[in-house]
Amino acid sequence: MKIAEVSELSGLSIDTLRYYERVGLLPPVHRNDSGIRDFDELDVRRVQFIKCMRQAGIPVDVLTEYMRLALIGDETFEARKNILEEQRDLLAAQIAEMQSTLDLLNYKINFYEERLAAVEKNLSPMEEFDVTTQ
Amino acid sequence: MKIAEVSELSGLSIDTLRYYERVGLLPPVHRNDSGIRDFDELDVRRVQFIKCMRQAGIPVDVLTEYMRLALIGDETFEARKNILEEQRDLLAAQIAEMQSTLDLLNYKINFYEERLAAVEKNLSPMEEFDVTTQ
DNA sequence: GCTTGACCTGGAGCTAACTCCAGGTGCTAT
DNA sequence: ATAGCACCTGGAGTTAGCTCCAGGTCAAGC
Repeated sequence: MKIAEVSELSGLSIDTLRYYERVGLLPPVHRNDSGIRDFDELDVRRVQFIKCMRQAGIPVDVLTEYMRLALIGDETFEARKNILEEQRDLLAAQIAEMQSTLDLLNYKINFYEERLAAVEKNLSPMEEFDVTTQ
Repeated sequence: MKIAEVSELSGLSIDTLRYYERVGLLPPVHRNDSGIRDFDELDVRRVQFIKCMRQAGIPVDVLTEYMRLALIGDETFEARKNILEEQRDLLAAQIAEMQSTLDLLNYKINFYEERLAAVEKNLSPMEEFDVTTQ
């Protein structure tokens, strides 16, 4: 599979795919006689995995290290598991934080709605930058 | 309240606070006769609000626009509400995506655990970059 | 056999969001 | 009165993660 197809399929730009290979996040992809990349099924699955992790904000260098270990073999299982656990914990914390910000946003939006309604009825104004509800 | 205290209190660096004022995210803070910033209660609440939104990944320029509107007055209510709604929707989508990545991470960690156990019993290996469980 | 389009490379450029620095001012305690 | 510390400014530097570019190769269609 050529790079354009993988790009199409994954939603990552061609440049990004090449960049990932350059920095070692994607192991060297097999080339044909003209030097053109030919992604196999495993490569594509790796791309999809990377895309997923990147979207969640896991840094490239962490994933690169993970990939480096994965290529070594079974003796790096424990190390890889540790990386994933660490990232999972970070991610969980981030989700919790974002969830509480989401709640705050909803609270504020609701406040705006009420206040817009109140304005029509000429009621008293309320406070703007109230974050006490976090 | 001086900038060091606000920094301490908010967890944002002094440089970041000054940067926020520079780019208009934080409206000009009152200065004493020597030109030194003296944050009042409203400033501090704004800082806390900004910190919360920034942690959730809402861009500085979006927040700057929001702040600009907030300073104009009540006639920008609708516009501000629209900004918040848009950011809320983006945030909700991001959280959902991260949650599914979190699930995948847990699945993989679990897989590692089982495989580590299996290795001790000499069972057959399984596939590495499986994202089909998304 | 020439043009076109997809691919290649190394390296430069870009954006967001800080972060740091040099050089300067002004309380405050010795 | 002077040393030290917190503050100030404008501007430069940094980091992550791409993104773009110039210049080149190659296979296919007209």
